[in-house]
Amino acid sequence: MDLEFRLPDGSLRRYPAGTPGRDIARDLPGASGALALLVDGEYLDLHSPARKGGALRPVLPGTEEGLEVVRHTAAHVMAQAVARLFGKDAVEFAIGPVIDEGFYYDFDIEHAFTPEDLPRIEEEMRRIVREDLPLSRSEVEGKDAARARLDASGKAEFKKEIVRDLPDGSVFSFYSQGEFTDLCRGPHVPSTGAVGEAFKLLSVAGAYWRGDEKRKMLQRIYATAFFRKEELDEWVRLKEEAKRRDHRVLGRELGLFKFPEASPGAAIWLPKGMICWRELERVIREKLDARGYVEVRTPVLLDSSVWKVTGHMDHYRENMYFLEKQEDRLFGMKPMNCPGSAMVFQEGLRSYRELPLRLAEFGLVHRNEKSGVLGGLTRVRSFVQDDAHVYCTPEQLEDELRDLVAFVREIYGLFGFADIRMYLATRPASSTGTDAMWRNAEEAIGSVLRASGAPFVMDPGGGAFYGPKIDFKVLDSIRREWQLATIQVDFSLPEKFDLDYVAQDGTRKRPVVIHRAILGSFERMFGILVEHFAGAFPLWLSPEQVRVVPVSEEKQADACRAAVAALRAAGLRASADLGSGKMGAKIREATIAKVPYCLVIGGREAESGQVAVRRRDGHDLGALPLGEVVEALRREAAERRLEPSLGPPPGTPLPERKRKPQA
RNA sequence: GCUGCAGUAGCUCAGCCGGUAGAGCACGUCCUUGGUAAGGACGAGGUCACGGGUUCAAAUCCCGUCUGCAGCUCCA
Repeated sequence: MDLEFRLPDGSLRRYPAGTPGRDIARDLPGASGALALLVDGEYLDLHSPARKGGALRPVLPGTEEGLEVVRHTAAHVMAQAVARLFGKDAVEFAIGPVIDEGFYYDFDIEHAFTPEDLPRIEEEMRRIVREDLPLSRSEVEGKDAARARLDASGKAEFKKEIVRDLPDGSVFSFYSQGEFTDLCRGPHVPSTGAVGEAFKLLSVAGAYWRGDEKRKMLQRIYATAFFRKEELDEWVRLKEEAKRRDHRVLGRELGLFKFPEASPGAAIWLPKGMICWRELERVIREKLDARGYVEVRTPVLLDSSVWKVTGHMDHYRENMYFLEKQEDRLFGMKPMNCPGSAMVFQEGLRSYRELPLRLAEFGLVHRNEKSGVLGGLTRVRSFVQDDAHVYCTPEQLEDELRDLVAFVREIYGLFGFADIRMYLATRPASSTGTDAMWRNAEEAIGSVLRASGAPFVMDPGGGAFYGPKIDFKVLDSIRREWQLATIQVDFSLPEKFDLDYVAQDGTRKRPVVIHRAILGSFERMFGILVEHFAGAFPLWLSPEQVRVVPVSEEKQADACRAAVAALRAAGLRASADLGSGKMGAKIREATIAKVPYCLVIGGREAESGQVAVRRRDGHDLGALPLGEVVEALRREAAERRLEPSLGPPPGTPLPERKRKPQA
């Protein structure tokens, strides 16, 4: 039987089924040097027999698809190197897939890999690449044949489990390069030489077999590979950039927050960090007011009978903190703010005229996260959510959801998060509520998301136990993805708390509730903002906005104090550095502290009522009238601008002689 | 929680094979009064994470606990 292939130019080719990719590539125009082929978007490597036709194009070096193939083979090269160095019988191979930024291979081996092993393995990998071993593929049909093949090559329990879980009658493929053979679906490059030498082993980590914490812990080596050395170097540079932005380090250096040993998973907010917190709170409150929310505050401790009602005792208990029983009552610390909010709703008899009722709460919650997942501000046990619960009628649900999606986008715009991604998370395995409730909620969300016109992704089983949700993820300034907002529809909370309102027709009706947080939590959001801005916050968010520096502290002290007074009168956070020391050193300190503006006052400025403006990025804007500067900065902060209002756009190169490390 | 690694001055780190602690920066005092990223001198500062053990002797070796880091699993 012949298969038909459509080339990119529209022409058609026919080959008998089973023709190896290699033979097809040979007479495909523009395919010399191809690493593999793509048929209808699926890989067909040069070793594999074609089983179906379709749109055909080559996978060339330098492309994303090509990189995937190269990395896959690089994983095999790594496994081969480990087998050579540690002995083929000392190690058992699990899986070695390609991931976003590289690849890994999981090994079961007695020897505990150390960082010193990595260069040795790399060296052996280079040898294998230089040997340019051709890869070959062989196939067997059926599980028995696959198992027999595996048995012949030594212990392969993990591979056998993979075979066991694939459908009967499958074709199993093995790839060999030199003395190394691995059960593998492919695709792979023609020979190990095609892997090249732009690869790097990154780290060793434990990983459960099949991600199951009850199963065996394997040793995983992470690595990455590129086509060219320069690409690898650039990738390493980006990793270092991410490291440079680490909020745990910046938070300490900038005096924003710290982490006490006595309370793992909780932060201490230092005065400067607290200024940022208050600015965030202030802007959120402004927007809440504008959108018709009212703010409440509810207890941290609630009797366990409440948590039974909400279902937390059944579905969330291991994440909750309970106090010792006192006077025969068991109190749990709230991991969520919903019960308190429901109690607010229960206050008095509600009318349909009050709906939608939008209750906001900056609620302090505690969640007993497993110790191993804690990390900086992005994963803590004690945090404050910018939470709100919207009580509305089923008819109002879509409008409210629509408004919330717009709200989220408005807030993220404040920080310059342009790339916002939405996910629709549906019913998880452990959940409360009826099928009908879930179906209704999922449909309402789906319809709003579709109507929003923005693309969204399904996250099956990712919902909360009480309802489906929209999760928002954003990309930061160095394109890392973060989960922030969540909007959750909940039909079951009103049931559980027996919430109702008097409808227009006089009957009692059940409201729907939407839980939502936009920042997510102040803690996580702030950690992300520190990394997003690399600690150089926009003016409005900067703990210290302006520092006034005298050229000669004895002579211009009064002028400096007057400038600070004018700045403070305009609502700006400013101080003067009147200590002893040279001006250069003071400017350096202000720059390191990432203070957005330095105003320098010398004899000339003091006399003319001017200030010399210097930005933290090193741009010296020269002398300007104080009043003008104060007004410009006041507006820049009040409008919450992301970019400086004085001087050239950020990123403008500095004049030649001033190239020094900048904040 | 699990696997691996780590914990010495406020910070970054040295202190290897055991003989009761050191540098740079930061901090304080004094001198220096200067034009856009580091002026100088002197000084103070550590129960070497905590608890046990081995030893004549432990920051150093062993065990346990706590905390952190990289992952796994999980999540705002």
